[in-house]
Amino acid sequence: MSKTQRMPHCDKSDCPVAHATDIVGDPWSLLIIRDMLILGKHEYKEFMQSPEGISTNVLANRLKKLVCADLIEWINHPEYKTRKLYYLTPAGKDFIHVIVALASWADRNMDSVSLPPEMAEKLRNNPQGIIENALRALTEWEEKYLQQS
Amino acid sequence: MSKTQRMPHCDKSDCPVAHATDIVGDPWSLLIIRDMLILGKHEYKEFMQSPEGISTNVLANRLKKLVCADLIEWINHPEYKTRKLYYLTPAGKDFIHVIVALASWADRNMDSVSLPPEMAEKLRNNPQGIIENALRALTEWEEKYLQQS
DNA sequence: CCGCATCCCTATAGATACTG
DNA sequence: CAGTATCTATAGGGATGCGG
Repeated sequence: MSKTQRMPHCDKSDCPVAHATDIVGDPWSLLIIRDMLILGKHEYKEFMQSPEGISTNVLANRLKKLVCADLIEWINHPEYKTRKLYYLTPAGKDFIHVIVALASWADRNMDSVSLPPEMAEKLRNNPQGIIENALRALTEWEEKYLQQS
Repeated sequence: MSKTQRMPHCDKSDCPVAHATDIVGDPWSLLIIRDMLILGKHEYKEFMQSPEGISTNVLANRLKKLVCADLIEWINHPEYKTRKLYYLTPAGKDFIHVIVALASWADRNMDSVSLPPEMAEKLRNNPQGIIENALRALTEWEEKYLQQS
């Protein structure tokens, strides 16, 4: 039997942070969520194109994990049958507050981060505006692609 | 030579989220920071006692990483020469906004999270109060243990 | 005791090649 | 194009060692 195996933190702790790390406690999941929230991406190949260079197996694995965790869902592409369209659930969209907090923190504290000034300015002076814009864009996408029953 | 090796995201991307994941894109780092910010922990053995069960090599490794990333520093324990006291730098303390955002998100969206009602109430209605309390506690600790020059 | 460092060993992460 | 298969390097649990 497995002598060494990591048990999910949610089995050992009641802390919400510990529970959250089971889902978003790795770089790739965070980057996929960023792609969807901030960059408005919806397709496998769009995720592949991000500069961080996720590999195919990792991407497939994380998409599955995020679906299981109910942060994202997918539908078939209405036009190209071989594609899927991924989109954020309410829980996934709500994660924007964490992403913006993280980006703001990095902007404030990491010397290696240097954003285009107009982006930095937004992040510092009007993060709420970023959140609202992102959520509006997602809503527009949903109205276009998701037929509500 | 290593055929497969992960390059830090900061080398490939300018995104602040990508840069942040190089430091806090793993569960254990986040849990250590939570311990320091929310639970007021300062010692190796206190981190060891957290219910998630970090192991000694991982703890030592992460403490080093966090020192290198300038999120934490340490001094010798003034009383017990064999101990160290870890404490958060300004960048580390500023991370409280991310931790609280993450905890709030988990509280709102993860069914498996059920906080004591009085804690949940604070998180929902007065997260700013949590932040202020945490920062005040850290300042008090600093006044006690850090002689300012 | 305390804070690690090291070793051993397995499970997982992730790069690359490949497939339906 | 969207994944799976394969394969290697790393992560990290557990035990132990060791200097202070």
